[in-house]
Amino acid sequence: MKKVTIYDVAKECGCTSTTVSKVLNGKGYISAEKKKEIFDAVARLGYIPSTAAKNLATNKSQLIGVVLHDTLERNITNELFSKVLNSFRVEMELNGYDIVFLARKGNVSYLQKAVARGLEGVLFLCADYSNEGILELMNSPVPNVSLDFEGNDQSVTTNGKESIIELVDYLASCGHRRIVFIDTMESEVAHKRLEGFKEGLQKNGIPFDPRMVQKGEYFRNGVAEVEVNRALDSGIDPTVIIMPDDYTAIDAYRALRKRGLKVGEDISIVGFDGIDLSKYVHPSLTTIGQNTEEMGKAAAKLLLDNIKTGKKELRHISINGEIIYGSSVRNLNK
Amino acid sequence: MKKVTIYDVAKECGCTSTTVSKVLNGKGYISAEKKKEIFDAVARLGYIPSTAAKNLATNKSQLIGVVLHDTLERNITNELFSKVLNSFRVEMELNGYDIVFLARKGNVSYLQKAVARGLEGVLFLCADYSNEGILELMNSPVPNVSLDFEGNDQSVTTNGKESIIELVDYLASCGHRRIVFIDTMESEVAHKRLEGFKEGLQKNGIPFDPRMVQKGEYFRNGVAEVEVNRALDSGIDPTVIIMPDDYTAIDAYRALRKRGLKVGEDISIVGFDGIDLSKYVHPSLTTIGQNTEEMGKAAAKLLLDNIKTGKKELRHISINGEIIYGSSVRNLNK
DNA sequence: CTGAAAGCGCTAACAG
DNA sequence: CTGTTAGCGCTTTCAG
Repeated sequence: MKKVTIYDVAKECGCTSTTVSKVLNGKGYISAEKKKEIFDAVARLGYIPSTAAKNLATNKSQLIGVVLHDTLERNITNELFSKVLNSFRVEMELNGYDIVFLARKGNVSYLQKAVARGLEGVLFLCADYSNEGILELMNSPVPNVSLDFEGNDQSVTTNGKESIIELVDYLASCGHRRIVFIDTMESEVAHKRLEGFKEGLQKNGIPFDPRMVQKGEYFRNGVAEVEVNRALDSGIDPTVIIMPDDYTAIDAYRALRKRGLKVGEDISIVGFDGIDLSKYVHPSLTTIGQNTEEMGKAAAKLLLDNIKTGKKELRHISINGEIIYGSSVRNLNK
Repeated sequence: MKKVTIYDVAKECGCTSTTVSKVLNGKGYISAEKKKEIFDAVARLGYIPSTAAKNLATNKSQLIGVVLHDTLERNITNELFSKVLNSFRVEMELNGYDIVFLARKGNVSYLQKAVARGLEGVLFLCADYSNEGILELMNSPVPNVSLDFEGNDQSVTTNGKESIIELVDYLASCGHRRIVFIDTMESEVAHKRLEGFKEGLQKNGIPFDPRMVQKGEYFRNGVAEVEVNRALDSGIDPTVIIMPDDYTAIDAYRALRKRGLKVGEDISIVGFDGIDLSKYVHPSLTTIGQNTEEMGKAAAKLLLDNIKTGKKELRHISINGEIIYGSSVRNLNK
């Protein structure tokens, strides 16, 4: 079957491609009859406009790129990111954009790829911001938004500070005073969380003990055990450990079990993210749920706005997290 | 900064766009000096070829579409699919293709979207094959591959039958004879698994009792409890239940705990998929791991092959699953 | 309200 | 080894 073009439609209707184009794009004034005639012909002929041609003519691709380039290589296999991406995608599609992954290929930089494809915007879903290629694209004129990274002018993040303050409030209300906080790599996000931790302690009259903050990492096979053991063996005798994410938290259960400790009884554990399984494990995990739905939507809106206005104002959107109360935190008052 | 085109490069080198095009695409014979001159100019000018123009001229988009349209709306948030997609993506990118999600938009059909974008191939990662739009695209001339659905001429699936036979062998070796198999919706995949179950029983001299096969669903909030309770309350007194996926299996732990039963002791549970967390829950889940890495790669290769040859032979690729031995199955012989 | 004409940036015969 | 000449299919002034 030969491809039907705008000319075929035009011929069928005894007019030119100009008219067809106008009708299809709702531009200019065309008589009602002509419009109907054209729409009919389009349907009859099964005409489908070629985006490639349209792109070339308008210099718009209707394409948004997503960068996946985290050091851990977990990217969309991390439930958090896949959920945000999903919500972002839906919102973008509602606005007529398609989502394409920005490939990381040998000698071609991200920026080059983006320009080549004519991407109208880019989402850094998970990126290593120490990477030159990432930074180049971020600082280029291509509109872009970052998730969970405030180093970018445009970003969407969970309100980590407030969330942790709330969490400490809760822990304090349960009688916890020896709280270990696992602090991850240098990043604004981690920093904010730590700030929240300190502020939360102060707010609740708990003196800050630097030994209670221990360096750690996001989930990777084996880290949880190291983190947990160090916390328990450092002589600070914590009653609760705040892990940096749910996977690590759930893996911590295992490490604790190995030591003969019962989570939620002998020791309390808190996670971060709110992945599905946090509800199903035993004991169910107390964690800070990130509002992935809102985050994705907000990122999309922010990006759409940038694309439309062409401006790149400084805009950090902060979405509230929500404590999900499981049974991994013991109430010491009872 | 104005966009630099192939003509700018040509002018810079005192030749025509043809020559530049040939050099950049490695076609025809061009003198070494000219080549060098052109490459230098490209670098100096920062020339980036426009894919839109290229697409229009060659009628190739270098784009592969991915369809996400499952009834449960879990799509990439399901670890299984995100892993397969990731592997598929990497393989495709290695071959110069980019991955774009096929949007589901109001009045435009999937096929139309695919044609409009000039997609060279499509992967049905998770799709509802009772949907007309899905079937239309599947049966169109657009090369396409399905994951876990043998109704398509081109598919990649885990060898469910063999895997389940192996599993039954294992369960039998552990002394289990009253095995409940949760059977999911009508589908070739489910059917094959069931076949494997029956064959496995026979192989191990366990008479088949139809009551042992119970209809169920893939993961959705609440189904696990229903399935588990029904299995335990139907008077067949199973020693092990084979759940259709890991999420459901892990959620089953909860339902069993509610009834005061200990998984791996009072009752055994098996999952399917091999998600990360299956190792970290307690007891660690015995499950059939799907080789997501291989599946994604195989799907990509199959599709690439179809694109190249233009043929659509019947090809069902079956990837072996692997039993992951956890502690959720009790050895009754001990 | 409709059309003519030019152009988006690249590729691909076919010559030479 | 390099250039000429047409397009690919759509949009967009500018006329009429």
